[in-house]
Amino acid sequence: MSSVSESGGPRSGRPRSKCIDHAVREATLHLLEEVGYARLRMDAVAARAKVGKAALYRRWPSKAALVLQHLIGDLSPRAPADTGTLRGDLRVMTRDTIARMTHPRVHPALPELLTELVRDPALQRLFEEACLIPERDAVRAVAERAVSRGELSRMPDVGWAYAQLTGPVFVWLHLLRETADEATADRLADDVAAAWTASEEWQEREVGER
Amino acid sequence: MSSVSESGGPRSGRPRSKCIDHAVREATLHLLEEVGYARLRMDAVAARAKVGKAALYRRWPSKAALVLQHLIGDLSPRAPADTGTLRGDLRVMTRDTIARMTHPRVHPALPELLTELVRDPALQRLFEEACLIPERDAVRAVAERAVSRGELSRMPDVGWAYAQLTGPVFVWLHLLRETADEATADRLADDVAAAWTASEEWQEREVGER
Amino acid sequence: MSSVSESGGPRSGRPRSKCIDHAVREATLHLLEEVGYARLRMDAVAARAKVGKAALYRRWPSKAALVLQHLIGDLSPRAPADTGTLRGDLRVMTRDTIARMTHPRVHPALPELLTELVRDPALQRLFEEACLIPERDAVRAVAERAVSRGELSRMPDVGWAYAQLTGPVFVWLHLLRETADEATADRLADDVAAAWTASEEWQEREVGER
Amino acid sequence: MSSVSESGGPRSGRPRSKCIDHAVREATLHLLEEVGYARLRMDAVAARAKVGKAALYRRWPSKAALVLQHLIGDLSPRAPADTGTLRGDLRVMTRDTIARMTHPRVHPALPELLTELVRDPALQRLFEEACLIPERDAVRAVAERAVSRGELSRMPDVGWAYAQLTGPVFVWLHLLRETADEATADRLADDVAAAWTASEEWQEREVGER
DNA sequence: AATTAATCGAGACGGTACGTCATGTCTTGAT
DNA sequence: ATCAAGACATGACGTACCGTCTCGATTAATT
Repeated sequence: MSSVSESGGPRSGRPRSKCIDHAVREATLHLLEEVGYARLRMDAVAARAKVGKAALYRRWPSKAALVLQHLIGDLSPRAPADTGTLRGDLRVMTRDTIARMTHPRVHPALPELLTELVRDPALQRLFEEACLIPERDAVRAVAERAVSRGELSRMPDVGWAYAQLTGPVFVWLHLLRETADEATADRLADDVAAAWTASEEWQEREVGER
Repeated sequence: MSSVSESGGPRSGRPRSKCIDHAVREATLHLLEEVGYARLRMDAVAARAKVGKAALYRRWPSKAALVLQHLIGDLSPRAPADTGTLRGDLRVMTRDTIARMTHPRVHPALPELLTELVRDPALQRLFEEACLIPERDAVRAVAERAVSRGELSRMPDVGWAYAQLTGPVFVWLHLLRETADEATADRLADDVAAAWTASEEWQEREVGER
Repeated sequence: MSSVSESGGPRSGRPRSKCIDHAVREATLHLLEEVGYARLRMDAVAARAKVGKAALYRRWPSKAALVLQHLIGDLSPRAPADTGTLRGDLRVMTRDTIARMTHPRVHPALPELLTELVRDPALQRLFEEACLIPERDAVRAVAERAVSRGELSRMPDVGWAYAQLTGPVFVWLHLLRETADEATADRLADDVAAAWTASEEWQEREVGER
Repeated sequence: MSSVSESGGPRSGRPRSKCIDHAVREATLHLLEEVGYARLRMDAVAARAKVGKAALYRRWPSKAALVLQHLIGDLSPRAPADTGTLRGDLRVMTRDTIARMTHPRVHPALPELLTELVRDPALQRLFEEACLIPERDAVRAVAERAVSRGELSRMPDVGWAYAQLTGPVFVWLHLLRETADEATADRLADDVAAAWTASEEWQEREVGER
């Protein structure tokens, strides 16, 4: 993970204090939980961390970057374990997804963070590297295992799979304002498994129809 | 549809001018397309509509309410036609969804609007009545037809179905920044059809296993 | 006194309700005492009088006019009694002046009313007719009596006399924020008497010096 | 003179820019002359000084404070020269008073400034320190010289003297809307001299009557 | 040890939009 | 033509927050 706060440059002069990084992290995460993203003020972060605002902007170019940087850890997917079956692997993944998206710090900040993400290409890259790419790798790994087991005959579209796995949870949580537990995760995993399997059958059928 | 700008009660006093409603609508929609949601200024709306800012705030409590009110038309689902098959009906629905979410006014405003939606309960109610409920009705109608045709033996969860139908498109468009066409719609429709069908088989199987 | 609220014009249609004049007067005076001039809102007057704002503006062209109109009674000088001596007459006048300027309704509104007076020629005329002219007449009467008694040999400048009589009280009350009682009035009366008398001596002396 | 814009304490942080103080002063004084007090807009001051509105409100709590602060220089009295006689000293003072009150920046702003002064205790203190106290000192100096010369046998009331010297000019200029020149100043000086002298005679007489 | 140069906390800065407020006018339908 | 109710345009207000900049004071690595 390439950190926003690691600047490439200066060789001499006073080095940046490590304990500022830590204090800012503490302040940001606490304030996120207390007031959410929108009401989180850079002044407040600086004050709580007993740090000058300049120290903040020396490390992160914007409020969104600061927050995203510190939520990345909570947002990044875990490596998907091999359970022996496609449905099992998918269930592990969806449970991980739901766990991250319902995290007390992540949940209230997610929609606003997405808004900033859309606006700022630098944030997009950060998010992509920390979340999108690992998630796609995970999907790919699961799919490859399923292919090698013979559960699938061909690889599904990894990008679309990401949308299948993440989208319903996001809408479920934020638009419908429902709660999500392991049953929700399992239901989603089954949906995806069904879609992957069925799409093969249809393709075969369609090929056969010609 | 219960409008934000329709006040409930009084009979006396000067009634709110219809032509202001119209001018504001025109101004809002044009500015949305020209500059998007974030850069849309209340001052600019008022100026373009040749209206005082007070007239705006008398009708809508916030910028978000103003915009949502006027995008509702573009966001509300069409009644789903009966194509004779479940997959056909679903394809009509997903195409409609994608058409709405890629609308030039809707697309750039959607993430920010969602952010406000999450914050403001009044907006949530407005959105629910204008979008969520009709969309759920549409899903229910499609599912009921499928049941009566014998394609499904039992009704799926309508709320979850909404998440299945909307979530992937949202993520696909805004997180992955991909484009969506009719092929995307069809793929999604097939996913949902597969999930609905498969979930029945699994349930049967699970019942049989006991 | 020509009232602002007597419009010259309409012959036909519904006549203006007298009881509105009364209700507005009551509301204005009470609000003046309660919140002063600056925080007195036209909306509040209308609401308290249970009257439409249009009825207000049909009678008075501005807030300042409305207030001035209703304070005129408290501002207008009483006819000066003949006490037999110049100093006695002046003391009656200064006591009257101080009584009016310390009136609970007049005192807090006076500086702001003066500001409006400076701005608005129509108010100036109203004030002139109701206060300035009567006051000058009073001064003239007192001076003429003094001349006829032989206390003065020539008439003083009536305008300047008004400034002599009013100015110190205004500054005393509003700039220095002191309280004024009858002793203050007497002191002022003596000052003016001294000035009038002395100016004659000086003039004689100056004439004699030539 | 204790300035509104001088904050008492802190040693750290970026100090307030001197050149902003200067630019704001320039802008305020020019706009005062161009449009007067009532039509002077804080936005306009900020724009003309090329300064953010926040910088204004950081220094002065209100428009009235801003203006008063910058007019103080024009309002403060000059030290009264010793001309050798009481009447001469008083004429110097009254000419100074009239000169200040007819100053092109001061004259049109004075009534409105007085209004704000009455409302705001902080402004009162500022005005008191910069004007009232020096003016009273000047009066006292003049009176003491007169006493030491034998022109007066006892000190007059300094506060009342201020009212005598200032009040008639204010009323003459703003209520009567007359013009004031040196003749006016001399007339006023003679009035005050007469009052001071006469009050002694009366007191003697009253003492003698007992 | 002295020098150098980037850091530090504090907080002022320009800019920009916000939502509120009050005035005086205008528009209903009813009297 | 009036009435009460209340919407209207206008235009200033004071506040808020962002991201930048400046101040004098550290603080390490380099001379």
